[in-house]
Amino acid sequence: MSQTKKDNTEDKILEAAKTVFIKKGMDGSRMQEIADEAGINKALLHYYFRTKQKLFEAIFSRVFKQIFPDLTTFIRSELPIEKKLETFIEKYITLLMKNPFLPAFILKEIHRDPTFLAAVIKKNGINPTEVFAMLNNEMEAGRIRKMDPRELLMNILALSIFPVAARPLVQIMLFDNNKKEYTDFLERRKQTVKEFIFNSILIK
Amino acid sequence: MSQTKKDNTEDKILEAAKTVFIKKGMDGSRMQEIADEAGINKALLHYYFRTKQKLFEAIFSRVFKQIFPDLTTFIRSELPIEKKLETFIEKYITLLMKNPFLPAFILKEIHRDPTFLAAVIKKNGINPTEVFAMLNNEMEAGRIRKMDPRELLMNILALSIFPVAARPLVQIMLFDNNKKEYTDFLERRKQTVKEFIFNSILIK
DNA sequence: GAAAAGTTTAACCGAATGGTTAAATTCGAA
DNA sequence: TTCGAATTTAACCATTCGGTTAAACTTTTC
Repeated sequence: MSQTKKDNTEDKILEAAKTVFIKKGMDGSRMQEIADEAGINKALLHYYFRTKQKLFEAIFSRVFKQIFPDLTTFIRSELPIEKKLETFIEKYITLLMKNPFLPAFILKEIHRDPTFLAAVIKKNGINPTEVFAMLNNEMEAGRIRKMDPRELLMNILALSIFPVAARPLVQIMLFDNNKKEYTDFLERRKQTVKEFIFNSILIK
Repeated sequence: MSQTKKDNTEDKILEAAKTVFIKKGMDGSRMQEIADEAGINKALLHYYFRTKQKLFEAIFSRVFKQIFPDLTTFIRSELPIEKKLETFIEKYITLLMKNPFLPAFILKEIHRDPTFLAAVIKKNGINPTEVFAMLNNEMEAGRIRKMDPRELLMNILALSIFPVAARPLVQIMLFDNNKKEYTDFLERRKQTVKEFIFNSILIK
């Protein structure tokens, strides 16, 4: 089938668009640049995705969707809460270290068009019910301090995401712009964030 | 002097540019829109700030500069650490709640042009030495657990900034897009963040 | 081998945008 | 009142950019 060729090109476009959009955002990206990155020409780019808007929406959906399931699967496991948290934090920090532009991209775009964001969430059926159920469970069982699970989730996300998201700034201000030192710092954080969380929620 | 008129217009421009740039970023902003927002015309806008780039740099510097000093003055006070932290967190969350686009703006732009960021930091002599000195003091005195002060500062910032920065997303996902409920949640967080931090660092 | 789909080339269009210019007008200061 | 700076008006320019088109070519499929 022509499918092999077609699919291949479509993938190349999606890959390229993802790279460019995440790095430069919707406004800062150029269709020509995406075509170049994909190794094709502008005409063909428009042949596959009629408009920039459509292409962007495709990318945003994919990126957004991709971030969540990867990180929620382990929640269903039968591991103790300590292990679950450890895995979650480690995976999240690793993911963001590999995709340094991702947080700024998401943050910018959710402010630019919250309506579209809402649509994406609804369409993909993304919701954190499972996580809450799990946390509530632990509280009921008396293994962790009782609190609003939204607070706890927020804290975990904040502590994991912020240091990677704000890297360019923090690296300059607190690490003399030393890249290696900051990378090491983030590696260590996979541990310290966990400890920090436990210090605050564990019942001793 | 004509200064009154001149200064007034310049201020109007800076105010307008700040509003537009913070909301839409460098790429998404239009000189015409800034002129409109300032209640003047495009010719006059260019008469004051020759290029968009120059105007943007002026704004970025100001915004960046403005965020820090406001929040570090109280560190010099003789209040106990509990009170200092409380004030800091409360002020920071309040500031961001009033300027919801600020974190995304800063985050986007520090990734877009880290070089310029470094220049701004250096030029304005912004550095967190004082904060570290204070934290180290508390550790030496045995009032808080010993740890890398950069970790602690990072945690405070993360817990304060993230929930406000990611508001559009979190409000939809965890609060059914109920604005009032989320505002209340953030108000409560001024307390809970403090408690969360203390639970993890205080020596009991 | 012919039809169809994929791809390139290259030119083009129209709108938006940053920036300029010149002339006229307003206005504050001396 | 006069001079110079501030401001407006309005047209204009060059460039960029998203998007289109048509013709030619290549590749795949049947």
